[in-house]
Amino acid sequence: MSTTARRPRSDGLRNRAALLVAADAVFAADGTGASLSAVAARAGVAIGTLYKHFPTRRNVVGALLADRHDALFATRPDGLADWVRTVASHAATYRGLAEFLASDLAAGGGPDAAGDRLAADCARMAERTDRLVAEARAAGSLAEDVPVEDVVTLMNAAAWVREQEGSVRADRLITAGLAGMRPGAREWNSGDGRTPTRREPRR
Amino acid sequence: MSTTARRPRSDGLRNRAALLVAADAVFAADGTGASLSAVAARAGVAIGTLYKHFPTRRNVVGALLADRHDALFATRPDGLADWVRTVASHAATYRGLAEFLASDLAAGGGPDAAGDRLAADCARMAERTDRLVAEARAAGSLAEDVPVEDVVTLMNAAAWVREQEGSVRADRLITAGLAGMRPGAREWNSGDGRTPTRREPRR
DNA sequence: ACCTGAACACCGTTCAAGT
DNA sequence: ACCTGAACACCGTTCAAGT
Repeated sequence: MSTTARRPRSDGLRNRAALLVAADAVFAADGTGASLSAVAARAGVAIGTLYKHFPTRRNVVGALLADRHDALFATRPDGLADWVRTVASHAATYRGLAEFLASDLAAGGGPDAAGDRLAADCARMAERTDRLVAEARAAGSLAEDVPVEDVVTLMNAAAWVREQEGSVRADRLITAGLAGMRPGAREWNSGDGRTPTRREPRR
Repeated sequence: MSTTARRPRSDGLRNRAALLVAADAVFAADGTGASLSAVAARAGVAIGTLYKHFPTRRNVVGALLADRHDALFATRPDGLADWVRTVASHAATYRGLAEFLASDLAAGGGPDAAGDRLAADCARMAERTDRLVAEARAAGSLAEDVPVEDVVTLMNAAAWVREQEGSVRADRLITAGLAGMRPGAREWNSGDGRTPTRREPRR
C-alpha cells in the first residue's frame, strides 16, 4: 500500500529521453516494427537499458505517441469529418502504426489498462469519436443507423491507406465513406452496383 | 535463343507441391510474413530447396495464389460492387496479404513483369476493374468524376479491414464507400461534416 | 536504482558439397 | 538437375554481474 514516490535517477531520465529520440528516428525510417537493437544503438545505450525502460515494443510506441496525443486532444475538431481526417493522419505517423492502433483500439485499451498511457489515449479517442458522431447525427450529416464502429473502421482504413498510398487517396476514401454514411445515401441499391432502384424510398 | 524445354525432375515437382501445401498452412496460421524455415520444415525439405524453387517470398505468395486467381477470373462478377467485395475477400486470405497485393498492384505488376505470375494476375485484376468501373459509370451507379484509383483504394482498404476487424466491418465499408461514389453523393459539403449545403447543386 | 553485455533461441539468405 | 545443411549476419529477450 505504500506508494512511496521514488524520484528517478538523472541518468535514467537522460537515457529514457535519448531512447525516445532514437526510436522516433528509427521508426520514421523503418516503421513500427523496426529493430529495437538499432534504437538502443542509436541512443548509445545497451539493449538491456531499452528493455528496462520499455518492457514491450508497445510501451515504446505509447511513450512516443504521448506528446502527439496531447496535441491531438488539445485541438477542437471542426465536425466529424475534420476529426476523422485528423486521426487518420495521426495514425499514419509511422508505417505499421495503423495496424498497431487498430488492434489496440479494438482491444478496448490494450492488455494492462491501468497506468497504460496508450490504452488511456485510445479510450479518450473513442470517447471523442462517440461525441462527434452524436453531433453529426443531430446535425443530420450522419445517418441514424450508422454505428460508431463504421466510422472507426473508416478512420483506421484511411490511416492504413495513408501509409500505403499517401494522403490524397486516404482523403478521398474518407470523403466517399462519409458521403455514403449520410442520411439516405444507402437507400437505393448498394447490392450489386448496377440497377439504381428497387428499395422503397424513405418516408 | 535455344528455348530448350527441359522437363523437370519428379522429386522437384513433388517438393514444390509439398512446399506450397506447407506454405498455405503456415501462412494461414501466421500470415504472409511467417517463417520460411517453418514452411520448409513442414514440407520436409531443407531450407535451400525452398529457395531453389522460390527465390523470394513474393514467389511463394504468387504461386500460392495462382489457383485462387484462376477461380477469381473464372467467375463473372455481377456488377462493380460484387467485384469489389470478391476481390476484397480474396485479398484477405492470409494476414498481411492486403499490404502485399496493394504494393504489388501499385508497382504496376511487381519487379520482373515477364514470366511473373503474380504480376500478370495483378494486371488482369486491374483490367477487369477498369471494365467494371466503366460499366458502372454507364449504368449511372458511379459518378463520372470518380477515378478508378478511388475504387482500387476502397478494395485494398476493405481487404485490410477484413484481416483486422472481420468481414462485417469490411462489407459495411464497401457499402458506404460505393454509396459515396454514386453520382451526386459528394455534392453538398464533405468538408467539415457539419452544414449540409454550400456547393451549387448539379444541373 | 540503473546499466552493461553475454547468452540463448530464432530467422533470412547464400553457397559449397553432395547425389 | 536437384537437394542438403553448414555458415553468416541479424534480431528479440532475458539475466547475472557490475556500479
